[in-house]
Amino acid sequence: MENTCPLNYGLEVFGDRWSLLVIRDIAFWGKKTFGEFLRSNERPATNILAGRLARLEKNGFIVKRTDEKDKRKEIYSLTEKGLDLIPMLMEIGAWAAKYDPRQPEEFKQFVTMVRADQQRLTAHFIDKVRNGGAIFADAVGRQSGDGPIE
Amino acid sequence: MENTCPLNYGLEVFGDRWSLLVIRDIAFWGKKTFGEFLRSNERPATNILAGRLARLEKNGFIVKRTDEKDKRKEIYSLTEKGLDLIPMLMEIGAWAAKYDPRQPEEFKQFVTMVRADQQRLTAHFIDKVRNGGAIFADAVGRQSGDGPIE
DNA sequence: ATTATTTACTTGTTTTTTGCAAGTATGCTA
DNA sequence: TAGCATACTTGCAAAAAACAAGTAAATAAT
Repeated sequence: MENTCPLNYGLEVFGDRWSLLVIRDIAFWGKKTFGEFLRSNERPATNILAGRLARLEKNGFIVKRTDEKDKRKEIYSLTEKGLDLIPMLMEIGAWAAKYDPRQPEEFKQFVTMVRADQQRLTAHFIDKVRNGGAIFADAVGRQSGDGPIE
Repeated sequence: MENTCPLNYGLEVFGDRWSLLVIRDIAFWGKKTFGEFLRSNERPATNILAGRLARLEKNGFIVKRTDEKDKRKEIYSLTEKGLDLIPMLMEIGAWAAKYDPRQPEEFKQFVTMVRADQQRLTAHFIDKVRNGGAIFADAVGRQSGDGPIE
């Protein structure tokens, strides 16, 4: 990283598709394990996913700990540094709500709601995720296509 | 694009490093031509840059027109769809201002200022860029390292 | 207790993308 | 009209991604 542009810095440490999709899965869908990330709609390859999880951990965006109830599982969660990406993810969502014709009305309303009281709601969502929840409810079983709000 | 996740949609159409750096160069530094993008700190390869400009144009983020004063030059500018990425770019900047230790105090203050009256200022910046200006003044000659505010 | 299954990965191999070094076409400039 | 600037393109090597298997440890089923 030869220069100090903040955007370039961000793009180099978290700015690739698979990394951001993992962060999304944790923050918006409450996913926590390798297998759950693997079964996302976008279907990452196992080696790519493993690499991204390692890098995200190395760079301090996520931490992992072994599940005490099932020691095969590793539980991944966001650090403060990772939680602070939520506002950016929401801006991407807001953009897509406006320009992706496939986004449902339901989601556009969600964005409007967020925009109406941006900082208060953002803080609320970060808090929710910090405490083990997820922005779109705490349901991993739900699919992206099901619509965003509980 | 097989599924309808807004984040995934965004990442597929604009979500790679070189595309976002071009958008940044236009919006934040007022750059407009192939040569100006090429001479950015990150030094893209000519073929990659050409490819990204073509894709950004195809996907409706930028438009190009020939410079009337110098017909060798193509002038690139953001469409409304591209301008609407500015809030997301600012969120990445805000994140980096917090987590990249190399960001100068000056830039952190800029972020604080933006945060204090987010929507009003965001609209102002978009307007500035829409009218041919740039967020960090209208100076292409300036370098990223020079500091963000005029 | 043994076998099968689940989970989190690794390890090749192929395919795609990137990055580098040139080269080309067109318009301006001296 | 000779050189130079500008916006590209092309060919090749290197890196990264995607695909297909395989491995090791823990749990579940018989």
